[in-house]
Order: sequence, then C-alpha cells, then structure tokens
Amino acid sequence: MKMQKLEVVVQTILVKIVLMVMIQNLSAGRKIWAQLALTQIGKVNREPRVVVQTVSEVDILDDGYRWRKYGQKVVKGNPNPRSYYKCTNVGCPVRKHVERASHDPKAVITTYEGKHNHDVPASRNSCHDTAAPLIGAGVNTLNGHMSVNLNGMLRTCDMRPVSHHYNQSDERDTLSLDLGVGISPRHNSANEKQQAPETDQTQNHQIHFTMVDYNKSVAETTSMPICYGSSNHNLYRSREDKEEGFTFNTPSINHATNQYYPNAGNLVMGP
DNA sequence: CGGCTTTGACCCGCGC
DNA sequence: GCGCGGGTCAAAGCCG
Repeated sequence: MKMQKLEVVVQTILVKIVLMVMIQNLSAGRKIWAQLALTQIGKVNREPRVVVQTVSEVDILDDGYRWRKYGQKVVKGNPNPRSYYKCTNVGCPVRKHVERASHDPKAVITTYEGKHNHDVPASRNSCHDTAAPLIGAGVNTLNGHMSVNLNGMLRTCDMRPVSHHYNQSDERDTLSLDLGVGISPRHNSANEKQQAPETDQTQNHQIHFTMVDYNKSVAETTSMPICYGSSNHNLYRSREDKEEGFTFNTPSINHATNQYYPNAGNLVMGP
C-alpha cells in the first residue's frame, strides 16, 4: 500500500511537470494538437472549432459538461462512426462530435464547436464530488490571447497565428485553451455496478498530448502518466492533493474480466 | 415517466 | 441540375 501511495505521488508530480512544460510550450507560441483548427475559415458565421486528439480506450470523454447524443454517422474514409453531441444546458449552442481516428483505434478525435454560455454543472465542479472534473476544461475566445487555466494556474500569452488557415482569419481572434481531465458522474455511477476487481490495482495509463511546432514543422508528443486503482471500492483515489489539483485517476480497465470501464483514461478538452 | 440513445430520413452545401 | 457527403432532426425504443 505504501509503495502504491508513493507511486501515486510520484506520478502526480510527473503529471505536474508535464503540464508545466505544456504551458511553457504554449507560452512560446506552440500549438497543442489539441489542434486549434479554425475550420470556420471562409465561412464567416461559423463558430470556431477546436479539435482535440486524445489517446483513450473509450470514446466518451468527459469535460464536466453534460452532453446529449443527437446523431451518429459513418463518414467517408473512416470506418469508425462519428457521434454528434449537444450540450444539454438550455440555450447552450455548443456541439461536439467524437470519432476514432481511422489510423489509430486508440486515438479519439473530439471536435468542439461553439462556446458554453454557462458554467460547468455544479454537480460536476464540486470538490466534494468525486465525479467532478479534476481540471476544468474549456476553450474560449478572449481578447486576442490564449490562456491556459490549470486549476488555478493561469497563464496568458499572445496567440500567434498557428496555421495558414488561421492566418487568413482575423489575427486578433483569440483562443483560450483550458486543458482538463474529467470524470463523468454518470459513468462513474454506472461503473459502480460493474465494480472494479476486489484486489488493489494500480496501473499506469498514458495520455498523449501531441504538440506541433508550426515554425519548425515538428510535432512533439508528451506522454502523461496517470494511475488509477480500485482500492477500498473507490474507483477514484481520494484527492489528497486537491489544493494542488492534479490527479488523473480514472476508473479503467478491469483486467480480470477484460472489461473496459466506460470512462477509463478520460481526457477531455472542451469549450 | 423522464432522460437518453439509436437510427433512418431529411436537409443543405459543395463539387462536377 | 445532380449526386455525394456531412450534419441534423425526430420518432421509437431503452433504461433507471
């Protein structure tokens, strides 16, 4: 148990380091792949889109907001269906679609469109709620700057044009990117039924951030070690370091039954 | 019974 | 104008 705790602490520290590096890179004008693809270029009235690619065993990645699926479609060039979701908050225009990359079944591509006009639902952002997103996630447009908000660590930097598409648009357009890892209460409660194995189990899991330096045409991939366990019948490790805010525990694979917990490896970034 | 997913139909933009 | 493909709608069904 002590070894596991130590491992958890070490991994948490590693996560912090990785996130700090990410912020540094953002400050340097680099672009997260969380590809800030402004696909609305040429279509003046379309909302900006943010494309986030994550590596996850599951399709449904939670960003703290509630989504309702309204469609699913197989798109050309990808055998994996694309799912369409709307934010369930009344009047909120945000939509997203989620698909698995054809070239990599573990790569989940989430495209956000629009901007939330409300906060994360209260039940999801409470520190006492184990289902709360551990780091707020969001992408917003804000005064020509990119800001990265990681549980209180806020850093704002100038947003350089990051692509040819972006160059064509108004460069004063701004993006802010909140990176986050979320855990869905719905899935959590569902998971409790297919409870985790009885034995304590701590495993490593990787979240990949691929960062693209458009100046150098170089892509960098950051692997983010996370751990999760099921000790004490609790799928989430208690947030001993909640003041510091970085835990990436999520329920995940039940190797005993080869069953995936639906929210395993959650990494979500959203508007 | 309410909320959600599924899924076929429909709409619309775009390229030829 | 037509066909294709992506996106959305809405009825039906499922589930807690």
